[in-house]
Amino acid sequence: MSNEWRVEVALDVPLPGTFTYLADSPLPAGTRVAVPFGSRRLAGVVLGPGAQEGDADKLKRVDAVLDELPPLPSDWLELVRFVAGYYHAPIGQVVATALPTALRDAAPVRLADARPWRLSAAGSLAEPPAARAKAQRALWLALVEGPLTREAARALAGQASRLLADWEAAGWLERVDVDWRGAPVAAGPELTAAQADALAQIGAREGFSAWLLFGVTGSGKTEVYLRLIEKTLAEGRQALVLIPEINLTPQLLSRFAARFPATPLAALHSGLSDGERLSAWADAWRGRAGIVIGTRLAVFTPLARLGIVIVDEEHDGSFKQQDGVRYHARDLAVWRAHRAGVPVVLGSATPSLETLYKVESGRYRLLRLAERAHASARLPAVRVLDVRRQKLAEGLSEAAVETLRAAKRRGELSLVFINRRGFSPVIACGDCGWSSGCRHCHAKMVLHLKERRLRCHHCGAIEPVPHACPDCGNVDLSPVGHGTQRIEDALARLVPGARVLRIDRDSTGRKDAWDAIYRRVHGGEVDILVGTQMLAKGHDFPALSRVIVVNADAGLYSADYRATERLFAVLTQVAGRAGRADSPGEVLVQTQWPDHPLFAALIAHDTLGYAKTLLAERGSAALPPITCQAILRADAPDIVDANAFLEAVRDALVPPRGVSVLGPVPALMARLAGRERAQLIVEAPQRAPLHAFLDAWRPDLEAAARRAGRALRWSLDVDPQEL
DNA sequence: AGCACGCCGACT
DNA sequence: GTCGGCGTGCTC
Repeated sequence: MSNEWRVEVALDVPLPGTFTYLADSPLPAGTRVAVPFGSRRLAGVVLGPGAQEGDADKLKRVDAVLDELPPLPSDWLELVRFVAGYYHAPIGQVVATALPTALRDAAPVRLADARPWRLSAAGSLAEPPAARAKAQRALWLALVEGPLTREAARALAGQASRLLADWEAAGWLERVDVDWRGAPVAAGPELTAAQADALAQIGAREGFSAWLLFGVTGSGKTEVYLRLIEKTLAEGRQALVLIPEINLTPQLLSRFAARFPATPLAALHSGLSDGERLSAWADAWRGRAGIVIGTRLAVFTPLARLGIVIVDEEHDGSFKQQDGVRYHARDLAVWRAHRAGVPVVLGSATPSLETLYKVESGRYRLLRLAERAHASARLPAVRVLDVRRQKLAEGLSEAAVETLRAAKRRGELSLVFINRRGFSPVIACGDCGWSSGCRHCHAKMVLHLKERRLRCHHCGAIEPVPHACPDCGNVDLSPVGHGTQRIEDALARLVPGARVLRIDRDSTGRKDAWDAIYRRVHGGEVDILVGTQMLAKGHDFPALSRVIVVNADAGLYSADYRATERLFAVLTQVAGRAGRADSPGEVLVQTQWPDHPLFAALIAHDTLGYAKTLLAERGSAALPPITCQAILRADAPDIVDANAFLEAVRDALVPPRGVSVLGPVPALMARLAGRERAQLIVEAPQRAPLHAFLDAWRPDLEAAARRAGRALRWSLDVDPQEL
């Protein structure tokens, strides 16, 4: 008789728990299966043997085993379990988040073999293609020289894929199993004393260790990463490198490729097709990629021989997923390194308070790269400019304009940094105080001059520019504040002859936009760059001479307690753009609050000192990272329903001592795209009781949500980054 | 979340 | 007479 086995399967449905199915054989944990679910057919992942109790005739049978790949490794399953537990998300949803999209369908996939080709013994004896078949011959001759990846082959011949397949079928080519031990590594620059010391310290420890690599822009953090990776590869192990969304540029990838020309590198970025992503992922899993580099999603890549984890710009907000399973890739990276018993290095010029707190409490070790790698390059001088009594021209002080003019006369590149995209070119009426609020949410709509339209930056609504005040009929409506587009226009007027280039999400949206921007900037075709946050990040612009910060004040006094931390980070980063090469730069910050302690710290380049101040403030206010937080968000077309739900769940379970539930309070952006949002804040000084409470609370949340009906949506955010 | 079933209004 | 509106209830 056929044996009857039960398996526990995780499915991507928003229901708690897992599902038990019957199978013909004891499928190992990590096996991908197709199962019937209601009237649908879904992909699932076997988590283990199924529960024995319960009627067998109530259970359905596994439909198909999708075994094109070996079962998912146990450390991957552990990671997924941990994420489900820590972020209180259904495990099936976590599995779906962690798998590449191609594996989320209940269909088998075909996996391309990504190994390089080389000539077989038979191939070496074969005649090269005739000279008139130019591309074919070039490809063949390259293979005579050595193994070739598909990408390298494609660069030589347009028909490479077909030719390689034909030649392989003919027995002339064979696949090469990759072993990057002993693969050539290009020489790097000579290490500074601080870099050498950092490497020595990390190298001296066995097993898991966590490091904060703290160094200003240009201090050579990337070189430390490269040396660590080199050592890892030499041991035959793999490196996992996580970087913020915006930093995963072709420039960075080519820097890695140039250092490790013969080591297969799997880059997981948004530009990949589902198939490409799957094969990069599978290469990592099967141990065929030596380096895996990607954004937050890459933290879920299974690695056969993980040897080191690196998180660059660890403070960056893009590591936190902001919808679905709200995981933090940096924190998961540390967890993975701990589990795998390998070092993890978090790099930043402006470390997060979370990470600094762990340094203070002794869990992470601090490595400082104090000096800049170029001995001659100095930190920029920071000047704070009190604009309270100044007459501003389009938001720019006379001193700022004069600074830009002088830089232009010297032929130097300057940057005008605007603290938020389109920050307040809001249309306002000087007579009655009306302003262009969005009708769908609480944000103000922003004027886009070129489109001649108003746009809401929160819900995306678009409206025509009104000719007169809708409230009082005043025709003298004017924009307040200084969006990037107005500044761009103003600069062209105020700095005669200046060639101004605006950089923001609008101008970088198109595919090749960055290439064009780099070409113009490096070609000396630009005098003044105007832009927002994305200019603060690691784009390699040459020798910025002067940086003007236009409205630093936006983040100085805010309802979000993290605003000052973020402002300090972004100002430090943007200041780091100045004076990189051989000339010291100058940063001019315009503000109405020149006495704010943030500026004193900025002038003194005292990042760690200011962080200590902020940490002390967080401690006395009982805020993260000293305490732990979770937010229960709810939204509904009518705020009454959201609040009713939150009140019901708040009263459903009395929190234990030490855990408090606050609210409901309106969310910072209380209305969004026609829905109204409120939240409860759950706080505790310790992590464990908070999580125990959230676990116990979950059935109440689900029950209350069922009672509230479909209109209500809710989500739980552990370690929220935004209020 | 899907996707069924189910019970009432205006159409080829 | 039926096509289809979306309310509600279930999914191993």
